[in-house]
Amino acid sequence: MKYIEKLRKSGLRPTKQRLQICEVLFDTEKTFHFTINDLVNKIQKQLNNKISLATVYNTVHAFEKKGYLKQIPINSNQTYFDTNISDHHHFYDLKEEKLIDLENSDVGPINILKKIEGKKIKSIEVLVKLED
Amino acid sequence: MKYIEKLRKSGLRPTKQRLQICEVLFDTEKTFHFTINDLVNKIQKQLNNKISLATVYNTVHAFEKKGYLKQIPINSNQTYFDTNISDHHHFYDLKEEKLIDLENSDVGPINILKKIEGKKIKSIEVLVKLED
DNA sequence: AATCTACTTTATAACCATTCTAAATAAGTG
DNA sequence: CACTTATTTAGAATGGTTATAAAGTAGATT
Repeated sequence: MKYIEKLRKSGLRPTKQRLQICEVLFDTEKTFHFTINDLVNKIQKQLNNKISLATVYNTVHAFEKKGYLKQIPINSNQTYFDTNISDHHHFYDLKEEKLIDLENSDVGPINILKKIEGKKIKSIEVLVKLED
Repeated sequence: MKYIEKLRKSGLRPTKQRLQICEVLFDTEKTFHFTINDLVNKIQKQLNNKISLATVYNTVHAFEKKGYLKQIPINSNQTYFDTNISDHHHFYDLKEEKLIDLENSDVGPINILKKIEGKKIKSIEVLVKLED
């Protein structure tokens, strides 16, 4: 399994649950956005197999900390994650409540002119809200 | 009271509670960011007066819907609001967990090249995360 | 000014995503 | 295999937010 090494390198034991979650998250042609609830459903449907909710939370947070997932800053009652960890942005369709990727190349270069003493920029995230 | 007209125009009855919340939110030299909890505390301290939590939620949402407040898209367990309703952006200091305004003029013009059929852009919000 | 109606406030309960807990299980190591 | 430490798990706890339904208030009408 290709994920065993990946996990070991990050200091995460390659458990059955983590490997299964890797499959669901990363064995896809396209990247995607999801909530924890989405993921739990996807696991059940795709693997016909239940992983404890707490484990899904733990794993997603562990993966995020290791940089395998990104959290998407958006106001919602649920937290959205993205398997696309490249430097990119999002459209948010307010009506459909759906996120759409916006590649870096689709947004001109962003130049932050203001500086904050003693702080450096970790990330720049653009959210473009869409209406009809 | 200057807020009576403002509220009436929006179709909101100028109740005692709403007027008091207006004072706390808008009778300030500078705009500011707050959570509902922040606002409840501010009301108690500033007006020495308790407004029911449900009313604070209702009022903030009503004001947001009318465009007197903006919600700040950020991943947090609490929702952040902004009394600065001008077109602007935010720094988020990850260590201090504090928001800092980033005026539109401090961010170069943002040009979204990708178009989504049948949708138009309602807003563009930039979140710049800061680390030490 | 009394009356009426729709809106608003309120305390409290309900909701629900997320986190915590502590016991059982599994992984890695010698 | 034995041992240590990490992980999984079900269920409880937490906490921000929303729903409920009863009491109160604003504004219009008479």
